Amino acid sequence: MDVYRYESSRSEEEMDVRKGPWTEEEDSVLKAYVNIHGEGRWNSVARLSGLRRTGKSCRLRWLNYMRPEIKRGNISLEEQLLILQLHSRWGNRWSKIAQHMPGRTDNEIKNYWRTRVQKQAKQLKCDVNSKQFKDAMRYVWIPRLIERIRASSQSTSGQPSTITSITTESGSVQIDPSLLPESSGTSSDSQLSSVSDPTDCYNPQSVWNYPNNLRNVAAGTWGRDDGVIEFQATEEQSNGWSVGGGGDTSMETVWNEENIWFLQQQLHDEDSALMT
DNA sequence: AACCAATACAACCGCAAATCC
DNA sequence: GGGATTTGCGGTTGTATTGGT
Repeated sequence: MDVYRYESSRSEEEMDVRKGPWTEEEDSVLKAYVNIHGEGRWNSVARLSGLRRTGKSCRLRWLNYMRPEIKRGNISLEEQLLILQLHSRWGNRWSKIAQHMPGRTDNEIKNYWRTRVQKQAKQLKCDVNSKQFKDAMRYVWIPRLIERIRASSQSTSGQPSTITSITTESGSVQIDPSLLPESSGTSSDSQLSSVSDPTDCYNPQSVWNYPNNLRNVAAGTWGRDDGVIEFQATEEQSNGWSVGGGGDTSMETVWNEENIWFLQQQLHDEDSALMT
């Protein structure tokens, strides 16, 4: 175990601390230092590497930008779905949400939530925590996301299918077909588009290819105060979920069965822990 | 082409928890 | 036990980029 040792530290004023965007040179210094000495003890990194940055700044730069496993850029539809689901469980606990999204940082997820999700709430003129907005997410946004995920997988399979209802504990909720994505082209679509996140999908591996016992993680359950909503395609039999056929094993993605299985176990364990 | 608004994202700040002495 | 220091987290801000007019 690494033992902490406090070293006399100069004040920030003495160090003439730099702020603002990192330069390439600073990045390479930080990278070289961490490669040799490892992560952690960020104040030491700041002092010993010669960087005129605070330890906090070094830590943030490394964790949010320079870590080799960082996956920056477009957030896939599946990831969006997962963010919505995990946020419904844990609220603004971004680091916890990020733990379940390999390669994504809490900062990135937080930014996604603020720029996309809160924007939608604003457009709907309601609070992001209001029942109205949560219902909009449950009944419109998420089905729409699911539909888009399916559509992207169908583009390779050519097998049509439509989500027509959401089953809750208290019964089945029919979805107005006009509320589903690109299904009607009616005048209501203008309002709908404010609910649907137009982010393009760059990683279209289908959640529908997951084994039956895993699908709920990515596409199925949505936590709510009074129970759980499950999404299902009522016109399909259980095997109807496998829209994508044999799946896309060539896709470089975190969405492999092993990770989904691990995620489900994690969620189950944490929920169990919360119960006790 | 120029301007403006919206968007995306990097980075900072304050606070609390963890750790050390 | 308590103060000093470090670390981690969530909220917020600043700025570069993009898109529309």
